[in-house]
Amino acid sequence: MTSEREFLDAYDPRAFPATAVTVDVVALTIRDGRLHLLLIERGEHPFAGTRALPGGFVREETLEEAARRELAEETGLRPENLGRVHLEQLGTFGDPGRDPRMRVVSVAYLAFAPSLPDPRSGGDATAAGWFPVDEVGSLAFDHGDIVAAGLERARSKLEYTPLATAFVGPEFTIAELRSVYSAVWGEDLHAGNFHRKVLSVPGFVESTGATTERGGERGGPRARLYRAGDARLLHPALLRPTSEDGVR
Amino acid sequence: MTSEREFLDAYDPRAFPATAVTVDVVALTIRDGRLHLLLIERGEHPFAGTRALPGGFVREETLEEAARRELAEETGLRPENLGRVHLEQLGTFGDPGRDPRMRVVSVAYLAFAPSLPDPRSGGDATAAGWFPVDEVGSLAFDHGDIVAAGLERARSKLEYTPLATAFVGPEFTIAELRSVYSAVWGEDLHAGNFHRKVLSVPGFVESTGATTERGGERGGPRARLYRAGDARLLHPALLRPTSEDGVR
DNA sequence: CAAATAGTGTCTCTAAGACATTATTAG
DNA sequence: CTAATAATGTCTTAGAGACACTATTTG
Repeated sequence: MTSEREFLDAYDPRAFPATAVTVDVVALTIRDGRLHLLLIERGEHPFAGTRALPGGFVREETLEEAARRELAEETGLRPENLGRVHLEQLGTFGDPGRDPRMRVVSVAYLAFAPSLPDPRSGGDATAAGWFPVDEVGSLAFDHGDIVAAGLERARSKLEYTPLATAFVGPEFTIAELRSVYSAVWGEDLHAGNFHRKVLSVPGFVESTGATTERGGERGGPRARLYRAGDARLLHPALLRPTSEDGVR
Repeated sequence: MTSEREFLDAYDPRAFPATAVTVDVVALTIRDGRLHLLLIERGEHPFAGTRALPGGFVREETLEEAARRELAEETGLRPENLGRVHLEQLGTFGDPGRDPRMRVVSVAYLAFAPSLPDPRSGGDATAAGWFPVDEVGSLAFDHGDIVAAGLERARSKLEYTPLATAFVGPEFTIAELRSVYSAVWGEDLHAGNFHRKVLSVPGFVESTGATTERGGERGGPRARLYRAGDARLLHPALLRPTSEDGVR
């Protein structure tokens, strides 16, 4: 029951059991055609020596600002240079006991980034790096669950939003875009049908008029270049190949 | 090097600023063919006399348990009788200043319920009630934003999940289901096409073999009764009538 | 030259939506 | 009887996917 007592207690921040609020970031990028995840190696207990998501305590800032700050710190980029990085709230994880020290409620964020340099230039002592998502072992805390939620959200987002463009540079070819879908979905897509489909969705991409300087490494014509269009939703959606028909 | 055990024993949970963590619940139901929202009237400052979402501080429990508990308290139902109520995490709202007293991070939950009795039987002093969503004025804190997020989530969820069945009883007619879609989407749907569509999606509904006892109040044949099927996703989805083609 | 790739054309099948039709009930 | 509604049928069109094909480039 939300009693008066509880509300009065709220005026004294020390009167109820301390709860910490953190943010954790599931940052995804694509390197060499494979989906990668940003991880750090913890230097302190608990889970010292185990890999974990980048994150930390929320300060006097919005939750999204905290996530952007943590991401900037670990990637070595300045926050203002994270402009092309897509960031969205993923979910909040707060089971009692998920952190052995105390009650910690963590707001998880999901980030889509174009290929970024290796971390560590930040000078921080934490060993951070990009790891292929299918080679990530067990993680600290409940970060494995958080990553699983992030991957599922990412796969779903590619279906009905143009966010695949957040993984590539400002100008890209249809084949690069297809490579993003293949990496995130883990499935090969039919080149011809994908091409026609992308161009048929209004506002998904718009032509720059230019083409690549060279053809593919193993032959093939030059490809036309596109940039992201102004659509925020894909109509009609670009659905995943039907793995099994409906989750039952 | 200290062991993890020693580290935890020496850990002081009070070593950093406390933040309050609450849950707020956007509980939706359908009454008389219109979408309704559960609200309370605040008895205390801040926002005394203003309507707000039911919610409160998180205790030694999971976040979802906290949401279920708050919902049970305000509806007067026992938590174990909330079995047919769908509950999912909606998002977390934590801007500094959203609560004038202190930093409060609120985890919002979204609930879909079949028509429930009027609250207040719970005996609590808070004046709670169901209000049509299109007659909800301004709310306390940032609860207006939370409600907007909940409504958009609900509209979207009806498209690709069978959660419309959470708004009706265990047995229902196709027309009742259509009424749910109409109420949530705010649009009339074509009866014939809707009927065929629902039956064509595998696992959405399954027939009970029975029919209603009587026809409609103003005539018409008896309708067949269905219960929810075992699908957790609708394939293919039941898309909203295209309001505008793509949000730009 | 051969191999690879960009981009387009064609065909089939599914599904959505507009609309009509029949059967069954209340009043 | 009439009005309303459940359930089904028909037709048109959009879109997904399989597949073929042409043009262009690399080595």
